[in-house]
Amino acid sequence: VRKLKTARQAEIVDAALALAEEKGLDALSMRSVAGRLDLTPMALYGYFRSKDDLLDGIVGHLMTQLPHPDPTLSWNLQLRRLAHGAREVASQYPAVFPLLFVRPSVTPDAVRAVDGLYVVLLDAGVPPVHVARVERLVSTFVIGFAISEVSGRFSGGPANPRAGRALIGDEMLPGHARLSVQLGREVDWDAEFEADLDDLQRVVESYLDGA
Amino acid sequence: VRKLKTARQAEIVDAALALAEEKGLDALSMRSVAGRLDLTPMALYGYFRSKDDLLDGIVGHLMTQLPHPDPTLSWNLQLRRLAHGAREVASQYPAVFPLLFVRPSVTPDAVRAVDGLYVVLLDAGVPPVHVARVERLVSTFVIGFAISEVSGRFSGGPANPRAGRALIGDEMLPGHARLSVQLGREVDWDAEFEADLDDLQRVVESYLDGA
DNA sequence: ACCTGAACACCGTTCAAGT
DNA sequence: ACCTGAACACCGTTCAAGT
Repeated sequence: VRKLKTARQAEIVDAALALAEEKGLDALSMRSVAGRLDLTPMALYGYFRSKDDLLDGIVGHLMTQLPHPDPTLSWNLQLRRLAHGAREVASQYPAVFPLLFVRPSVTPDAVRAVDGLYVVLLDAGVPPVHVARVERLVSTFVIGFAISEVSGRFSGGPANPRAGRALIGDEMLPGHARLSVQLGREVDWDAEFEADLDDLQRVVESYLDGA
Repeated sequence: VRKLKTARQAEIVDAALALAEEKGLDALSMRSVAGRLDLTPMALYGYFRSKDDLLDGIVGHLMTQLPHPDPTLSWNLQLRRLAHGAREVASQYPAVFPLLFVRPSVTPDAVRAVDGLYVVLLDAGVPPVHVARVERLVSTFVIGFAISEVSGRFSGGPANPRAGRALIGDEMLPGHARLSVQLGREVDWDAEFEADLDDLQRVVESYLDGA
């Protein structure tokens, strides 16, 4: 009987996820989710104790979508695969992905994802004292990058910001002025993410065979 | 007349900020903010076009609280001062700080903060082609760390997670098992942040005198 | 076991009006 | 110029009841 219950839970999470991506996170309400399943709002409370609980269910589902570890790959390929996976999940679910940073997520799925990174770093040869910190360093940056991308923190919202934006009153800000040539170019976000991963890789390498 | 208007705007932002930190972000409503100022909800709409607009005002105020650049310091001290400043703002306003990652923030205050980092990196000797990307790398990590800390992503919410938490069914997850000794220790978050800044500093240094 | 209905105490926002 | 009042179309959630 337990299985039917979790099956229905998954249906509800799917409906909520679809609704949030179609109409935005603000349009996600107990009432709208219930409506999409032809249910009364109160029916959902048999499966989730509150709306926050449902949001945690969504976050859990996102963790599930991350790639599984593949021990046949080298540690830096594994790390890159995980990072790319997170970024892909973000681009697939841009409306709800930012919840990853705001809801603690100590669900089994979240712990499992962290554990995967622990294993990669340990197998790479990172001394155990540093593993948990480096895991937080890497995951914080990767999730932060993915959220920044989908939430518009990087590109400045819907409208594409031109270099001329950086004015205070009449005069240009000094840093923006000195970078006017570079800031005028389009950013290749795939390439930027790759370069960032190179930097992260070097950080990890700096901890190898040091102890 | 313009000055009175912005003065009242600041009052409203202050009230909203105080209310959010006292009672939580969920308790922040146009009605509750208005009530705290002995106003009708509708009075706020003379100063902010919508609740989202008010939230942007809050984010702008947070940017304002960041330390100003001090050109007499070395580039890595400047970078560290900015990073510490961001983390302090987060600990001062834990309820609203996560908005920094979710609201695009192309306000003048936000651009000014980015510009400060541009100047630090340029003066450090980072080649102009890399400056914008490295700025995003650094700011993404620093803000991400600060949010993770205050939102409980690192510590697993209110309850302190013990090592024994990492169970799937009956068996321990492999990475957690191999790190059981280290995961049992308390984390010194100040020290962790410092170590992360050391890593970031090395990343920045790797771009110096390369071109 | 699973769902519905009515009710409570809230929301953001529009439109009109007051001084 | 600045604010209020009433109204509209929503919320999450509790409690009781239905089958």
